[in-house]
Amino acid sequence: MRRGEPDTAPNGRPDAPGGAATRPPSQADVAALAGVSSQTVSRVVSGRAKVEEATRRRVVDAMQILGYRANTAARALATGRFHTIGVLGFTFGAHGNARTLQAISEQAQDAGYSVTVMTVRRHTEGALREAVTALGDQAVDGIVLIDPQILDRPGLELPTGVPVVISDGNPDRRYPSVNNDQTAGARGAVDHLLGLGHRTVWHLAGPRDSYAAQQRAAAWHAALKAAGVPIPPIVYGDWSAQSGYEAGRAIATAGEATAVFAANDHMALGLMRALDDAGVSVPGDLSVVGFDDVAEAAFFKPPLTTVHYDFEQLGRECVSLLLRLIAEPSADARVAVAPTPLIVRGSTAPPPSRAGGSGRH
Amino acid sequence: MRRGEPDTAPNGRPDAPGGAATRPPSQADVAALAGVSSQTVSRVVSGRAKVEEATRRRVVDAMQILGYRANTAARALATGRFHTIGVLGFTFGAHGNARTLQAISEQAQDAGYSVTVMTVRRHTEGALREAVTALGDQAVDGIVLIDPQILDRPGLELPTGVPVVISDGNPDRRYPSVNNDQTAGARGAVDHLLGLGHRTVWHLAGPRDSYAAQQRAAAWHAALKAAGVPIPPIVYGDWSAQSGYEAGRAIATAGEATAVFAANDHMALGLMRALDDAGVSVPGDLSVVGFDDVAEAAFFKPPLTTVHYDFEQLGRECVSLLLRLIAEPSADARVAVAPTPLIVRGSTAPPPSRAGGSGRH
DNA sequence: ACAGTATGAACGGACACTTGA
DNA sequence: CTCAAGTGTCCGTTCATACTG
Repeated sequence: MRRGEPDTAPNGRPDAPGGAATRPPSQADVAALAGVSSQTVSRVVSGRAKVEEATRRRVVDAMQILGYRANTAARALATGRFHTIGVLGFTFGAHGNARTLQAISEQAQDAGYSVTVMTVRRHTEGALREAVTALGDQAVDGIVLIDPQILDRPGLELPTGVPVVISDGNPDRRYPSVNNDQTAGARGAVDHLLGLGHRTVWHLAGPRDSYAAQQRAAAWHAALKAAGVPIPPIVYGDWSAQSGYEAGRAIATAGEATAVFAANDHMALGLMRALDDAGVSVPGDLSVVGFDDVAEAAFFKPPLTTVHYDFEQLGRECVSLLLRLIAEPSADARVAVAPTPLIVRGSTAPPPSRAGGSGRH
Repeated sequence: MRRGEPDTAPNGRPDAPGGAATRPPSQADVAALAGVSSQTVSRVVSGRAKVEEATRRRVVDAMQILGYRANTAARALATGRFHTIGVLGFTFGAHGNARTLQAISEQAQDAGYSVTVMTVRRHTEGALREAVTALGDQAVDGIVLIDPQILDRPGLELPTGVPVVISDGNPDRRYPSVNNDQTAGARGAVDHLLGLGHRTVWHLAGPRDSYAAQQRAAAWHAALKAAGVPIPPIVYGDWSAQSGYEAGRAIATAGEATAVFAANDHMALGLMRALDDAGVSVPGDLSVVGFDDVAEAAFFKPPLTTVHYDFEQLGRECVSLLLRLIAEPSADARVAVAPTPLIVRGSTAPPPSRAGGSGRH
C-alpha cells in the first residue's frame, strides 16, 4: 500500500474516518491542518528558530488535535543522532547492575536520552557477536559497558565511532571508566578488622574474571601486606549466597580464620549461614564484613558490617561522562569517584580471647 | 557541510583518505565497491530475493571491507518497524523487575529485537508524561508494562497504535497481561500454615497501590475465608526489609500471631529480624512464609519458607505475547501462567503448643 | 519469456538557502 | 535590511516497477 494512489486514501488526512488509523500523523499533516509549511512545524518542534506566537499556537493546536509525535527514526536519519545510549552487560538481573542501570536510565532520561539494554550471554559465542553487532548498527550515540570483563571476550569488537564508558572497569584500558573507590572500601574493611585485634583477615573473593572482584582482592592483599600480617589463601566464590555457604563450610572446617572479608553481601550471608550451621558464632568466634551494603544487610542475623557502595552515583557519573564525550569527543574524561564508607553493624567484633581457647569445635 | 559540493569531498567515497572517518559506510558505498547497484546490496542484506552467488559474494566482501552496518534509523523510517520493544516501569533496580527485565532482554534479543527501558519517576508529574511521550514517539513496536499501577496515574496516556502487554497486571483492563499464578501461590502459603495447625494466618502486605500486592492479599483473604478461620487485620509494608522490620515489631508487640504470610521475601527478612529482636522465636513461636524465593532466602536464619516466583518465565512470556501481537494485532492473547510452588524451608512449623502457654512475653 | 539488475519514488524530518513583507 | 515563513535537497533504506542480456 505504499505509493499507490489508487487503493489508498489521499495522503493528506489519512485518519479522518473513524476506522483503524492508517499511519501516525506527520509534520506534513500538522502543517496542512495549521495552514503552514512543514518547515514551520519543524521550527516549532525544535524551538530553535523564531516563530510568531500566533503561528506557533496554531501549530501546537494542530499537533494536539492530531496527536502528533515526532518520528524518531526520521529524526535520527536526518541528524545522525539517535538520542539513545546503549548499556552493555552480562546481566541486568544482578543486584549491582540492576541498580546501576536504573540510575543510568534516570540520568539519561533527564538529558533526553533513551536507554537500550544489550545483554551478552555468558556462554554463547554467537550471541556475543550478535549483541555487539546490534549495538554497532548505528543505533546508539554511546555505550556504557557495565560488565567490563566482556572486553576480555575473544573476538569482541566494540563498535568504533561511538564513545564508550566503562562502569567499574579497568582504567588501564583504552576506554575511560567511572569507578567507585573499591580499593578504599576493601582497605577500610580490612583495617577495621585488624583494628579490632584480628591477627589477619581472610578473603572470600568474587569470581576470578570479574574486575571488581580482582580489585577488591588486590586491595585486601595490599592492606594485609601494609600491616605486615600473614596473608591467608584466597577463597573464591561466584557472588552467590550459595557459593558463600560453600566457602563458609570450608572456612569453618579449617578452623583458622577469625575474620573474613567477603567481596559482596550475598556471599557474606551464605558464609554466615554456613558458620552458624557449623556452630561458629558470628561475631563471637568469627567476624564477617561484606561489600555492597544491600538494603537487606541491616536485617541479616547478625546485621552485616559492610562496605557501602553507591551504584546510583556510579550510573549517574557514567551517563554524565558519556554525554560529555558524545558532545565533545575530546572532552576531559576525569571523573570523581564516590566514597565507599564502611558501615559497622553487628557482624564484627574483637577476636575470641586466646585465654578462652580457640576451642569452638 | 551538508549539501555544499564546494567544501566537501565528493559523496562517492568519503572515507577513502586515512583521516578520521567522515561517516559510516552506506549501502551505496558497498554497492560502488562491489560494482553493483545499491538495490542489489539491499537484496543481499535482506536475503529476500534471488541474487547470483558470485554477485552475493562480491557484495558480502565489500561489506566486510568497509565494515558496513545497516542504518537502523533509515530502515525503521522506510519500513515503519523499529525492531525495538519498550519496557515501562517505575524501577528496574528492584529485584523482581530486574529479573523480569533481564528475561525480556534475552528473549527479545533472540527474536532480533532491541529493548528500550523507560523509567517513570514515582513522584513527579511531569516526568511521567515525559517517559510515556518518549515511548510514544514512534520508537518502539510494542510495550511491556512492568509496573501496571502506572496505569492508575492520572493523565497517563499510553501510546495508541502499538500493542501493550502487562506483566503481572490486572487482567480486567484493556490490555492483555501475563501473570504468574499469584493467587495459587498465596493460597499455598496460607494452606501450608493452616495445615501445620495454626489457628489463622496474618498477612504482611505490599504497598496498597501495587496490583501484585493486592492480588496476594486477596488470595490470602480468600484462603482464610474458605477455611472458615478468623481474619486478622492486614499489616502493610512497602516491600522493603525495613518496612518488614517495623511490621514485625508491631506484630510482636500485639503478641497474637503465630503465623505470618509476608508478600515478599525482603519484608519477611525484616519481619524475622524484628521478631528475633523481640525474643520471638521463628518458627518456634511464630511461623513466617515469604514470597518470591530470592536466591538468598535459603540462607536466611532461619531459611525462609517461601513461594517460588518465576520472573524469568514471566518476562519471556511477555515478549512472546507482545511479538505475537506485533505480528498479528488480533492474535489470541491467552497465555499460560507459570506455577508458583511453595518451597518449604525452616521458617515454618506447627504453632507453639497451647499447653506450653502462649506466654512468650 | 526468463532471471537478475537498475531505477526512482517514498518514509518523515532537518537544514541551507531563498523569498515575501 | 530585518525577520518570519517557505522551498528544495538529502539522510540511508525499502519496494514496486522498468529494464537488459
